[in-house]
Amino acid sequence: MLELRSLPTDCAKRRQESVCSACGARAFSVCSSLDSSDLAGLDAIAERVTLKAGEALIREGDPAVHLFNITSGSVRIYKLLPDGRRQITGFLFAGDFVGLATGQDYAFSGEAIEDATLCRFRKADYRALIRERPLLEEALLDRATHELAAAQNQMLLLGRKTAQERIASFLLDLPTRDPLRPSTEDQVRLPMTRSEIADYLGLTIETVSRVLTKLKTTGVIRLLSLNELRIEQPDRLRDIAEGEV
Amino acid sequence: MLELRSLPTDCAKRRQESVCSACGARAFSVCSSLDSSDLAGLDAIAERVTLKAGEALIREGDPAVHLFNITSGSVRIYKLLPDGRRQITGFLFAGDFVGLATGQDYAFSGEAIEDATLCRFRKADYRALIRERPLLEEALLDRATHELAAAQNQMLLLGRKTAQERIASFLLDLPTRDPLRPSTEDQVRLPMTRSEIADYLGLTIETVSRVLTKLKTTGVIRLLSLNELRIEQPDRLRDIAEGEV
DNA sequence: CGCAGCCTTGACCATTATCAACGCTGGTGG
DNA sequence: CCACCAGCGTTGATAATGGTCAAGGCTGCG
Repeated sequence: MLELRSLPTDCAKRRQESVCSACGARAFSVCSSLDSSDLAGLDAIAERVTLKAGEALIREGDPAVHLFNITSGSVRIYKLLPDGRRQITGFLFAGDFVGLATGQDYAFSGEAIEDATLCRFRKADYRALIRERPLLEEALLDRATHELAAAQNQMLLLGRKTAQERIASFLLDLPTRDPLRPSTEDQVRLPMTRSEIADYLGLTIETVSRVLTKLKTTGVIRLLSLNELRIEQPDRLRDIAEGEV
Repeated sequence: MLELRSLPTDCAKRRQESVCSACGARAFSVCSSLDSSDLAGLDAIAERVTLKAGEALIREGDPAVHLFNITSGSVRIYKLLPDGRRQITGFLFAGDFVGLATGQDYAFSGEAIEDATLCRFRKADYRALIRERPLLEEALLDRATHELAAAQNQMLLLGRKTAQERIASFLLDLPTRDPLRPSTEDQVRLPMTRSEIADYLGLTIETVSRVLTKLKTTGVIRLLSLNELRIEQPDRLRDIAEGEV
């Protein structure tokens, strides 16, 4: 019923993934590994959910009764200002958790970017379960601290990087986080629109478009289609991302 | 030897604080409360550290052997780009943890803003201890998810708010996080320099200075000294912070 | 084939960065 | 005890990055 496996990925940092095959819940663990008994019981409290592209998962301000684990597809989470300005705070993929944060209400909204399947848990059930699964809780803590590190990188990007540096960082980072990406490292799938990229990087769609065009004309990347590109000069892109230009 | 107490604070959201009186370690808990037995053993593996203003706690890239809990003073954590651009990703105060993230090396640097005292733990010891203290681990997970929520707010600020909105948000947020702040809500202590505020908000010192001057001349705040100000019109400041102007 | 939605490109503009000068303040040493 | 200096902060003039507004192109679907 449960299995422990490695993701079929070329990502430099391979991650161990534990999949509850009954309910599909995934619990990545970077430094502690889980065995079957840690995941037993998840299927009893899990509920499968299917979302079409664009459908909402959670809405900022609603009571936080559920938490989710993505099993396929991709999700955007974002916050809005009253006048409609949007900041996408994360793109989430298979294996990621949504709504872990304690707190009365959700602090952000979440929607499917493309068709997605998820596992839904009642938060109370989940908390009760992990209380009896210390290793599962440890894995969640690992995950949370890793997301914190990623959030700090994103703050550096938003606070101090130029438009070109942001795009370069984004293109390098994205494939390391989507387990469903194509197998070659330099091929980048962009399941999101320009508008979503812009709202993730703190830019406008026009700037995103212009920078991509510039990277294309300088030969650093090649646009295969709107949602697919190849990194032709990875070293160059890395230099750009870190401001070494 | 251990006590559970409430912080002497006027903060809207009162936090329960567990203090290990032997070693001074603090473990805030927002939704689960800890009792003495959960903290027992901390003093055996803790080491007290004193830092003078400006001294480094951890350095980005160094092996991550220790983690810290701040017992007094304040700390800045930040990341640098190769050319020296700095993004301060957080100001931390008494009760906050530094270096929780799993991972070979520290992903950011940390320095004391003002004289500070801390508890230092060897990470391996700490992980071994919390493995036997599920409630302590749960408290850490709570804390981590809360910091994630704070990080998302900061991303919204950095990605989508104007300079004036950033400063307003900062002035409203800061006093809710420093347990050592003066007791009145509208009095804000700024232990950090303009340069640090700028690097936290993704601005320059000149812009910080100009916006503060503007808020002063419009009567929203009053500068008592360089490091102390009063919020004269909290509602107005809240509106500005959310872009309702 | 036509339309809607998304993307690109161009011209212009505004916010904020940069560069520069000056002022305040606290600490030190004569 | 006062004067000077260093460091930080403020203010002003100018510049640049990226935003805004506008028009046109591509693409996929009905």
